[in-house]
Amino acid sequence: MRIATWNVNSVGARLPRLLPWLEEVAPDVVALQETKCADAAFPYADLKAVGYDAAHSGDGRWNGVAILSRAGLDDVSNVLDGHPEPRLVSAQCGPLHVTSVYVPNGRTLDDPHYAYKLAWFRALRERLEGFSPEQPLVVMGDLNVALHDRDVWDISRFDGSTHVTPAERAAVQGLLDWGLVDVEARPGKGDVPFTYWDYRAGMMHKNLGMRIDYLLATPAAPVRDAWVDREARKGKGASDHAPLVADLDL
DNA sequence: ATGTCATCTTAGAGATGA
Repeated sequence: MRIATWNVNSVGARLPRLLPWLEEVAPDVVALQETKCADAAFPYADLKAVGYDAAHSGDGRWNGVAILSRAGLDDVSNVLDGHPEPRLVSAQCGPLHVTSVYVPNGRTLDDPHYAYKLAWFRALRERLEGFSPEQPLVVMGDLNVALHDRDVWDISRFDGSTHVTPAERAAVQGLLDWGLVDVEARPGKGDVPFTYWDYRAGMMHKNLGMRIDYLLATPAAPVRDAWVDREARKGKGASDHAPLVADLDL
């Protein structure tokens, strides 16, 4: 089974890139983040035309997450206790339980959104209690955290910033402690499989990126291979995130 | 690194978020 996660930075704007990418890469399941559209505007018909059922949770301009599947789509839920923003959707896709997450950015350390981010992580950790680390299950998406210093292009530039604080890293570690494994993609250019490069200042060209998109999998969902599709980050009309793709032995 | 992109309001450029 081939799965992927991709922060598309607007599914509407990205559709001319997303549809051919689906046909080329042919994943069975895709988690999308930052769809930036309301449920009524989600391109269900375009996706169905290339073979995918879809579950979407979005309310307009910001956020929005989805799961695309051609392997089944059951038990869909977008409930995260205490957090009404559309940042999570989960479903059973054949043998695999899939959760697509878009963790709040946090903005700055003194912004209320930073506390919100940590609270959101706690709710996600609590939600896992409804599942078992023994079952084939993945949580994938934009965690907006760089787990290790090497996961940003220059840690010295992140002093006093979000994404690298001990509290944020501990929040991700809490998910791993439950029984999830951080499935790192094959090393990319520069030895680190970055998934995000800011649009500004030629960051992609200089490979000044961050690894903030994750595939977290239980051991019951064994991963044969995982890679970042950097080609999808290049050229006209690209998202600022690249897809993380993995082949599972399921 | 602060060099872009996407969306909304509302008719054109500014605000917002990332």
